[in-house]
Amino acid sequence: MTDPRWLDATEMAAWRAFLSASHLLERRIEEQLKAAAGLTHPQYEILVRLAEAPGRRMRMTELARGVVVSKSALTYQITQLEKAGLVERTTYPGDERGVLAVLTEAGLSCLERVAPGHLEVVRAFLIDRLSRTELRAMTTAMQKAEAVLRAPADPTTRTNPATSTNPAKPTTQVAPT
Amino acid sequence: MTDPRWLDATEMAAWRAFLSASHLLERRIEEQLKAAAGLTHPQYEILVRLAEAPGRRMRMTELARGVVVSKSALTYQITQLEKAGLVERTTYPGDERGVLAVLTEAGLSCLERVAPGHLEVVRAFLIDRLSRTELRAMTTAMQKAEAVLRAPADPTTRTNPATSTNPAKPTTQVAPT
DNA sequence: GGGTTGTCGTTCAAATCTGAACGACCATCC
DNA sequence: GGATGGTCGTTCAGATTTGAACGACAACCC
Repeated sequence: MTDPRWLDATEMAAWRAFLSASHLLERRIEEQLKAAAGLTHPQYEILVRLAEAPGRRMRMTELARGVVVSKSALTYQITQLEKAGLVERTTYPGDERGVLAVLTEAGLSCLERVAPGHLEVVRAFLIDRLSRTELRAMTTAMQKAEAVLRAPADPTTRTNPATSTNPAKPTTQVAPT
Repeated sequence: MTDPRWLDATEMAAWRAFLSASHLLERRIEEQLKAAAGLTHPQYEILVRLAEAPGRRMRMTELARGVVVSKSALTYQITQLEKAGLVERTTYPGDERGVLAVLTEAGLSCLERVAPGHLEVVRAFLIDRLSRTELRAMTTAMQKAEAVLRAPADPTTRTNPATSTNPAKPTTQVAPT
């Protein structure tokens, strides 16, 4: 195992800031949604995806992939949302195994009621803080990452070798985060 | 409550990509750390912070703030790490309430052993995917967000009004995520 | 000094997440 | 037609997280 290319100052700053910001933002969002509507963030994301889907319905597995959550977590959350009357389960016509999660009218109006407050958080702490240039840069950056992360394991897709030289491991820096 | 400024196409793309990428990356990291060392990501972050701290020790509350986790979660994780022999608890000299988490030798060498593999994931799925320009843009973007998110609630710090006009709510778009 | 208020870390109950195991169903191939 | 392997969603046990409540100590004010 060769000595890894440690992160240089810029890379380290990027990674650290990304990590902290995403965690902090997640907390804020969770807090706001809980206070405003008793929803968790995953639950909110489920409602959003369903609202956008044709027929306001989606297969469980597809929905789980979209929201980036395990199948079992989705089963759990759909059950919760069903109890709350925001979502219903239907069998998928043509495949007895399939289950469709369907957004109810109550679910849709709940989403419409909650969205503005959620949006405000997203704007206040992220979107509105960035210039148009920064916004675009972040978009392409995140989209690139998402693409690789969603891509099925492919041996030809390897680490970008175009990145510069290997900085020496700083003595004070033991590990990256 | 006035009609909110909905996200335009660029903003929406930014937010969606950020959300998906951060969730997906989190999953990958968790998976890699678990496989390589039986560590969770929060645990790894704790080790990193401790390794960097003077005396390789930190107050519980400060550590919790650093890794962005609740105090109770930190108590739990430090207990786990203590069981694994990677961390020890010490009382803080001069304040009987205080507790110091101290990285043990075993903890340090564990970190040194695990870091390269972790780094590889961070590089492969994020850092190495970005150009130098994108990297810098993301850094300032994330740092701005982090700054606001860490700032104590301050009524004068409000949403940036410099952002353009209010795009009409798209009919197909019900809510942001 | 003594009271008041605040901070520190822990404990607790409840909610949620994950991966593995499972039963049911589908698709394909002979 | 039936075996075989794959996909679907659920169930389950276990781990982890959170906020609220708590006891202990610190800091301050009169």
